[in-house]
Amino acid sequence: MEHRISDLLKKHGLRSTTMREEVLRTFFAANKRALDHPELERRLPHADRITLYRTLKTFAEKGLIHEVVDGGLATKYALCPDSCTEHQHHDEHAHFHCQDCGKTICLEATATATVQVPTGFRVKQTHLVVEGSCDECF
Amino acid sequence: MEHRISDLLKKHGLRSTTMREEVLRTFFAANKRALDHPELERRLPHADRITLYRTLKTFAEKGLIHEVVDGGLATKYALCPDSCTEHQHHDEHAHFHCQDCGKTICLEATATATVQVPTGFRVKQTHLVVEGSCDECF
DNA sequence: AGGATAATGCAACAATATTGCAAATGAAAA
DNA sequence: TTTTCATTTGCAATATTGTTGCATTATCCT
Repeated sequence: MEHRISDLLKKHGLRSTTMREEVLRTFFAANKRALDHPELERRLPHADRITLYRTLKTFAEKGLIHEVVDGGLATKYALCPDSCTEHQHHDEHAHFHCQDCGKTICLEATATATVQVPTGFRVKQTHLVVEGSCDECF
Repeated sequence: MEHRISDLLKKHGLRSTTMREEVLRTFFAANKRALDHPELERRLPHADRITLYRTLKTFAEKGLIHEVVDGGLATKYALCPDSCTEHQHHDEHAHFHCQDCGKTICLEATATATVQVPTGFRVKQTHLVVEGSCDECF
């Protein structure tokens, strides 16, 4: 497991540090849940806040995690599929945001979305955010 | 025009004040564009920041504008269709977010999105965010 | 016009996020 | 193994975004 973590970092061109390994482990433990800054700080109490910001930014740039838009005030991040790299993100899956507990998870099943954009507009990616109540909130 | 603005406020159960009329005029002038706080402050330089926050919150509660989630740090808002009221929002349209200039607009054409959620999850609403480049950014 | 009620503007504060820089660390070369 | 050097970290300072309390002012109903 430890090997898997540090190998994953190296595979994405990143040095393996204590901070980075712990953040990455936390994301694996979250099991598809998207995590925001306050939650990561709670799970890693000794971690420096600023370093955490920079770690998340770096991870996002290198294709380890992706930003999840769910309307909350703090930015949330979730693990990318293995296939993502620095130059090629494909996070075309939808996200579910629970209006009751605030939890956000990645949905596995691929979403199909068709939308017409005005002339001259070019679509690069679409994000589907599903709002509702999760299984724990009825 | 002035009548239309103040009538619209009254129709939604709001007192007609200078601040509210100016904010509402700004949204009409934006022509489907979603506006965030910094942009509104630039367009209404003499307006008080805090009052502006409260105005936006009130407008959103009364069904005049709706929050637009596009991933930016500051919350964006856009005009609701005429049909929205305090008790009944229907902003099922998609939003387009330009990755180059940051602009966000409401798309008229209704979007169709189907997604499967895990057992026990209940869907109340879906948001479709389309990322790409707008006509002015090629 | 007068009075009840709602909205505003200011101050203070809380939460989220970024930048600069010196010290510590990781990884590769000597 | 030790040296080397760019990268990463941690701290301080600061910027941005958003909220709350309260006295003053404005709106609108009668």
